[in-house]
Amino acid sequence: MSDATSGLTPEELGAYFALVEVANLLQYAVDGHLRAEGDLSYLQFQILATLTDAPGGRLRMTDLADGLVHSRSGLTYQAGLLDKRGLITRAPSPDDERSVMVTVTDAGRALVGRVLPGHVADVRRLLLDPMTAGDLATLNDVLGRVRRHMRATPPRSARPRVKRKN
Amino acid sequence: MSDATSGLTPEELGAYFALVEVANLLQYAVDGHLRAEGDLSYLQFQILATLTDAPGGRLRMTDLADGLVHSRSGLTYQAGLLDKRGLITRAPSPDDERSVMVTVTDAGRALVGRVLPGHVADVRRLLLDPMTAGDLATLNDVLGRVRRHMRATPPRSARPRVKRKN
DNA sequence: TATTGTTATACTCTATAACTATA
DNA sequence: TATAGTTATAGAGTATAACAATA
Repeated sequence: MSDATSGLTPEELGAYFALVEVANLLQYAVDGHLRAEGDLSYLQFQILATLTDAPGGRLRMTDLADGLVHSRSGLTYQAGLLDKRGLITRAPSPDDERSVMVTVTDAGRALVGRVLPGHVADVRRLLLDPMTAGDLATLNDVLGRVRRHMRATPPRSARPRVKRKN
Repeated sequence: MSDATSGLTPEELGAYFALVEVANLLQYAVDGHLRAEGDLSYLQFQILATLTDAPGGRLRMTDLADGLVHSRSGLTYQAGLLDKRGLITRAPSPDDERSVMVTVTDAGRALVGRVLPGHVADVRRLLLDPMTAGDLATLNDVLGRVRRHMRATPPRSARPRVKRKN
């Protein structure tokens, strides 16, 4: 792909491809483990883990969607699956009757606790083991900066909800 | 997600999450651009670009699949779409009649050439701009090492083709 | 028997738009 | 009128297993 992507130096190209491939391999491996251990997709694990860390284990649908998913209906779909399995509950918010509060159940917390050790082991084995402490610090710094930059540079996520035609 | 992922230090956690989020944001943005400019998914772009750089613009299906896709039928499906659009051709290999040689057509090369400037611009703007030359060198080194490690550490991709039941 | 690739099928996931209800 | 969420629907993509053809 080097010729096809001229316009980037070999070093830029290498960093770009390595980043994409490493992230893909990591997610593929980790996803496989989560499905095998807990019948969870990576997204479902992220949802449960996010709730687990939220105060009271509860978040509004909108706040939960943030960063995890690109469409509202996508989250509704996933929440429906988790709800059906008794891993979360949904109830209208007392504050704002339009909102829905999502809460992890004990079963949900238990499942996260069950798959977590293997998940962490995967991340350590695949991603962290071949790094030195210095590598880790640099990666943390650079990728943290890039992440802030990307969040601030609305790619397409900032796309507002499409208006009705009438 | 910090509590839920204890077992990793904050720095390890930060690097892991930053990596996944950066790669996801980048792919989401880039995929959107490729679809808008050339009606191509990221995977389809990767297939065309890989072929474009191959000697003679040709590769066997099996060699093309390597790294891009996780199942054979997945590549057949994508190749079918690209073939239908006249971006590639498929023909049995003269050497080994079992193999299929995939070749980019002129139209395929033209399309890659058309979407490439925008693609490169996206990568530069989102990923590379906030990096110093030193950052780039380090990232290249570390991620390159991690990639080799991951490729050598069969996660689940090494899963051989399942044997028939009889 | 092993390898290459395709196909049939079933399933998961995603996104758009229309819709309801509340603010 | 704007916001929160659901639903209907349709489409894209994926994976497994069975299959045919060649080595």
